[in-house]
Amino acid sequence: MKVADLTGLPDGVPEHFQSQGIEELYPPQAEAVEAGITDGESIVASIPTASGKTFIAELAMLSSVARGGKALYIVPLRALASEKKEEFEEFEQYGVSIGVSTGNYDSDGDWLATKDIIVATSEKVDSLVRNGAKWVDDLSCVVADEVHLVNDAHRGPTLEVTLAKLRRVNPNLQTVALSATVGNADEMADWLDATLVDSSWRPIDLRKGVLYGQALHFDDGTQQELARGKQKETAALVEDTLGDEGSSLVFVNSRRNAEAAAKRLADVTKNHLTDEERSKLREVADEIRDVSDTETSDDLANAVEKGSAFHHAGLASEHRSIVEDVFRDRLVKVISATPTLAAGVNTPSRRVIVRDWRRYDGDVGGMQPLDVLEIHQMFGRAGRPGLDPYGEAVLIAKSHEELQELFDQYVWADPEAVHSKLAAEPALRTHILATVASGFAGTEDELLDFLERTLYATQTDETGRLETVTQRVLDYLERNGFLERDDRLRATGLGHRVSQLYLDPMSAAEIIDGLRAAEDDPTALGLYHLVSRTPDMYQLYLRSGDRERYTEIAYEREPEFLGHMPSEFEDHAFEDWLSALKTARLLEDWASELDEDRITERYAIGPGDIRGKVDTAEWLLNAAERLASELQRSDEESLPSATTTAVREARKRVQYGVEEELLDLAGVRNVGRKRARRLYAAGIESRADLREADKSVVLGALRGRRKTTETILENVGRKDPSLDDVEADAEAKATATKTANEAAGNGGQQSLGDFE
DNA sequence: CTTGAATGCGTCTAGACAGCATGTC
DNA sequence: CTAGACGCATTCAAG
Repeated sequence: MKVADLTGLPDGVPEHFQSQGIEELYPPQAEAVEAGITDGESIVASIPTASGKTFIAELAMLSSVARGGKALYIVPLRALASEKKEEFEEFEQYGVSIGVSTGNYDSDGDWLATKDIIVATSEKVDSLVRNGAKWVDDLSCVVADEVHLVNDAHRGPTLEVTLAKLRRVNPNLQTVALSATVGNADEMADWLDATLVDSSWRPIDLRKGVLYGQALHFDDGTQQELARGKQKETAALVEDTLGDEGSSLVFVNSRRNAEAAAKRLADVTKNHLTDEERSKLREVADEIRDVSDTETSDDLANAVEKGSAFHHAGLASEHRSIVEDVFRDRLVKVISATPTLAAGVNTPSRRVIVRDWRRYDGDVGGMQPLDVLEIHQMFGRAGRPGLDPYGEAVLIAKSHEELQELFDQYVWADPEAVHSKLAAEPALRTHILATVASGFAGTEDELLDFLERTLYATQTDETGRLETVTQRVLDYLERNGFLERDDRLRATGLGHRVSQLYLDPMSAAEIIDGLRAAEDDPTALGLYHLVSRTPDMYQLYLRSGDRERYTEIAYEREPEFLGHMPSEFEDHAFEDWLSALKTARLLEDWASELDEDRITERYAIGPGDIRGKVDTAEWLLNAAERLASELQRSDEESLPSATTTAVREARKRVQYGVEEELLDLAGVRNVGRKRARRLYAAGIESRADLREADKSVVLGALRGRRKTTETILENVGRKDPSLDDVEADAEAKATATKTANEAAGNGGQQSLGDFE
């Protein structure tokens, strides 16, 4: 089938595809068209990565828009939302407008209502539905990307319930589900009343193989000899690819392994760089060092300089995108990565090397083999369409038996079936409350009727399981005052609040208990601990020595904690409580202006983890603040207003990462924790001071940076921000430098002594 | 005495969505 | 109850 034969698309779009060199549809795309994708028919496409899924989605969405409709594209990750948005913006020239909505990149509801195609994460869509976004009713087409994630215990149920809700609101909704190849795509098609397009066709060849010793065995029966002397397997494979001007992606099972591998592989790649590449890489390395002043950042820069990089979730998001970009530009020749990269933005590579195919799993207490699906996702990164003649995916075997085992287990094996995880209590807790609160169900029968529309219901034979868990969850929600239950189901004011705030009801209950237990002014640490022990904050790992360390802090600061502290003998509860204390201490350090590199060192985490923790804390403290005012509205024994004030202040302190006295200054645009501290040290203690102060002092405090100083003065609303004829005040400058140096060692008085 | 390979032992373990109101160094 | 790579320290042999 030719692109020119496509009908029903906006004017100019078929020609646009042709100008991109797309003449002929790929077989699975043609199959989708035959199944009526451009006529509003629902499709489940279960096809390999990089075999033209996006094009199928575009056909559905654009034809739907051409008929006057509105389309929604659901992604699993925020990073993918911006990637897709950029891809779809190509069509703006044909009058199709694009909007994005994720937690951190938001456009308000009314603005989204005017867009033809909206890209959003599944949680954001769920939240928009809960909050009654009106444009949801106007949707004519929804595309769910990576729909096999319904298998994920934590986030799968959200996708499942969201699709069920969207289809309930609009029974004629065209549903397009894009999935990796899975064992039971037919069940998903069944669930969504869609036609199944199931294909293993790929636009470029993928050769799969296993390396054992010197021999690389491929699935087509061929073998390649790999000269490798004393070189490790991975290094030899990377070197071999480089000989063919190709790049490699190495998947390993831990962050530490990723960093160690990148360091070792740098010794291989450094010999394959041109002078031009070397100098460009030096610039990139400087850029990396600028992102953050931490060891991770340094290690990454050192590797990148030599043409190697690592990639994992402990990196700052800027680090991640730099690494991805520079790999796509072929400057960096190899990335050693944890599985983040397999699920994330598009980073294709000539050769994919899966070094570790087992991963530690605390629940079983040992190494567990990865799912076939997961390994295939990694394999799918091999081969760049249009650039590589073929892609290669290689596993590494350490014994002859393993060689055969890996072929059977991963090369020849079909991926597993995906199974809905909706019947788990934590998932139902949040979705049942939301379903009732946003009016999808007014009685228990209606609730069960709604749950019948989910994948779970179509998959299970076990009758009654859903009913039983539903009853337990309803009891829980009623007991905690989120629902009222007689012959009907009704969300209370508090219940509505919790649903809108997108909180796990259990988190909300914990926060409410804590706030009620707070007698007078709660401290920041007390509040940080409160939000850190909710299920919405994921726990830091307690390392050796941590148990004793934090037990000691727990007793020292016992009066600050809100609510009951479990006894040391309730082993599990106490460990969790301590782990939350560790998180709380991290937040306290951050809000006490301790330097980033000290924090990463002290808690053995990456710069990206700090950001993650701080963001979550900010979100939960905001929720706590709203819950406090909701309680004040509805409660008999209303909370003291000092509590709300304390929560707000604790939130602002983590938000800016500063002590209380800097809150005013840190709110000024372009003034962060460091600059605020320097200004304060120079005697400028508030925005008012900043508007009045001697310009030379301000300039000195900002260490003589004229452009920055002007911008800041402008942002604070100073009438005449110009710095002409102003020289930096020497004393202020000296103080600023001194403050900077001290800050490196001191993160607020109360933090000292506990560790050193 | 130096260097470096071999061996032993303790340590630690992937990922990442959401609210709200505006913007780091 | 279950594993295994890394990194540091110690040991041992060659030069």
